[in-house]
Amino acid sequence: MLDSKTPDLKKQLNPAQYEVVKTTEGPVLVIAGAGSGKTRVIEYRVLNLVCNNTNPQSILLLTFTRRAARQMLSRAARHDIRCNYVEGGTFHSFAYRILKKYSNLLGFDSFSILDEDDAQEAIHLCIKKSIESEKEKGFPKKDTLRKIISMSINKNMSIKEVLEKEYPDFLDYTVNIEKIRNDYKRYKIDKGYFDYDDLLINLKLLLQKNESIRKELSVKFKYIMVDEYQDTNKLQADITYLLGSEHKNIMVVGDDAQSIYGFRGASHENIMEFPKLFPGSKIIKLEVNYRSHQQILDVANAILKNMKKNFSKSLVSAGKKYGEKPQLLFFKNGYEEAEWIAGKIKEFRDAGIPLFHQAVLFRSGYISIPLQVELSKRNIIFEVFGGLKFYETAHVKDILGHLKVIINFRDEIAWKRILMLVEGIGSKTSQRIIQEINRYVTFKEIIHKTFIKSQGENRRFSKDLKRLGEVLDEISNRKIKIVEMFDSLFGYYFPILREKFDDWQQRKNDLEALRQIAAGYSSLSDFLADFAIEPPERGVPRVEASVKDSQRPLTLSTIHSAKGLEWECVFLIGLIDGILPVSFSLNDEDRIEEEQRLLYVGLTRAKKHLFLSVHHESNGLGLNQSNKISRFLDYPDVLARLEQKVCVNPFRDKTPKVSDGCLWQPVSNGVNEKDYDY
DNA sequence: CCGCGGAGTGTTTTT
DNA sequence: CACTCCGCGG
Repeated sequence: MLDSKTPDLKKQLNPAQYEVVKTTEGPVLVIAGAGSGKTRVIEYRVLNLVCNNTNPQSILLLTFTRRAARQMLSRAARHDIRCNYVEGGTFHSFAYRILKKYSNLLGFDSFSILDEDDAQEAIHLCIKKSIESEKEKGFPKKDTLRKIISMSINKNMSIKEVLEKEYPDFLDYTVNIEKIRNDYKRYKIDKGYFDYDDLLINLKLLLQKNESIRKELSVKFKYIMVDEYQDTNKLQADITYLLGSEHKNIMVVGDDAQSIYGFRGASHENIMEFPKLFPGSKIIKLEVNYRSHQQILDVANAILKNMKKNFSKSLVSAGKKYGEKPQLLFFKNGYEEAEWIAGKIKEFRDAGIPLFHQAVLFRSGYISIPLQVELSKRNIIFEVFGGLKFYETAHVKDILGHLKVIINFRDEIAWKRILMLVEGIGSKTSQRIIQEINRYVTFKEIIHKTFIKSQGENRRFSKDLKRLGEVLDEISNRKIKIVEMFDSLFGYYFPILREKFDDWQQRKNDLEALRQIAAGYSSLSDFLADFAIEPPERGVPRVEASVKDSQRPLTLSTIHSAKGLEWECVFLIGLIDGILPVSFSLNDEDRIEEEQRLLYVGLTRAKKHLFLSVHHESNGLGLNQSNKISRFLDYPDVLARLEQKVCVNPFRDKTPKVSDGCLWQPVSNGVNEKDYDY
């Protein structure tokens, strides 16, 4: 273990990496190819600073995704416990902490975070309050409106520009959409709500408008590092700039070939802009790949070469490692694909590669559902990242709603949610009750006057309302522990859950898991804030470090959530035209290119074994479809680098079997419908 | 004014 | 298919 001595960096790093680690002062732009030791460089740069007596709390590590943030922080702490005190996380969580700290200066004493659903609900309320003409048929729905508004903020574009580029059908409504945008903004200020975008906007404003706070923070965070810089947008770049204003000790790391968050306003131009923003930046390139063997990189390089925008780099495996040729597998349908892959995973595990070192990656969450069923059947433990999130499900939000009104009894959206759960209360009645709630000034008063004392009004629901009031009264007691809150809440909510959902048993399990997570908190408001900003992932509960590798779960992940990670074996499933590239990207060249980069990211996750798979039949929209292989693979130079196999399972229920090229002709050049006739 | 049932619509990635 | 929205019966 490296104590106070500086580690022997020259031994641990190649010359380019060494240079990044040693250049601690001034702006540095690192262009790092996939697998080139990006995280390793950050890890050692932090270590080097700390070993040279830099206070770890003056180092700030930022990134866009939660997974990358977690990985970055834990890797740094591996060598030296002092690195545990390094500050960092996602831009959003950092913004939350800073805003909370200075909230009094900003003129609000508390605020609640609106997650995506809440934000849509708030917009929905704004639409309803608005004039009639906005309710006409063609007017965009709340989720679309939220996307338009958010995009205009994150891409720094006007509503009109967003509509022109992404939603030309709604151009006629430009003025009305702008009005909703303004209403929504005012509504949030009114209620003390912050949505995700507000966290970034307000942090930027705070730094821009308040000279002394900007200076204070910039002096405190003397060394700033941003990982996955190609995923940040203008707003985040501005924040980085402001934070570094006093010292310019900013290092950003990124790879323009891995830019996959364009839909959120992320732009690889951010990387190109960096040297302009910080004149005198040192630019260092990391090009040697330590992760994969050459056959895997050959496929990835071939994909890059087929792209319009030419990326100068081409990955070369360190030490010229060679291994097995990646395979391209064809299946009849998603179920057989799932069966085969589950079988192969087991085979690898029996051959000594633990589940933990294997991953199945996909473009969209739903692609993995047949596989999840199959894995459960075979008792293969797995953890799911990305896609549908359990903290966004109705039952979890129902429970959280009850807790939110205790923390902030002005939280109208939460009130509405929990009131509507009461039999006989719909949107009108809940609105009326909220009006009443708004008249009172303490929580106790609300409980007693609105809920418990309401016998005079002999409505169908007054008894249930009283019961709700009693439960809220009980759990709002200051002395009660969080776990006990959940117990009373469950007593009230489980009958509703049973009534409302057919699959209540599964949902009940989720809620038990939620209680476990909450039990780790001593403050309810911290729990709720964390849950909105850095919620836990679904799946197997987080495993202890002491757990043996063989006990750790397999990873199922969207490609987006897999960025920055690596596994011995990677299965990329559903490589179908219309899924990757996803069908709605097809009318825009930039978006197709982004899909292609996404495939590139997926391919470069694999160290030793890489499998790409296609299934021919699927039923989207209730109709049977005949799928074609992803257009990105359908190039002679790509196909030549893949071992093609047709996997047929003539007897479902029996062990899947691979047979080489019998029923289908492996794809050579172009794809024909008749190739799929079996 | 709730809540059910039928019609219509769109389907992704993250904070 | 799954979700939202609208109109009508209770």
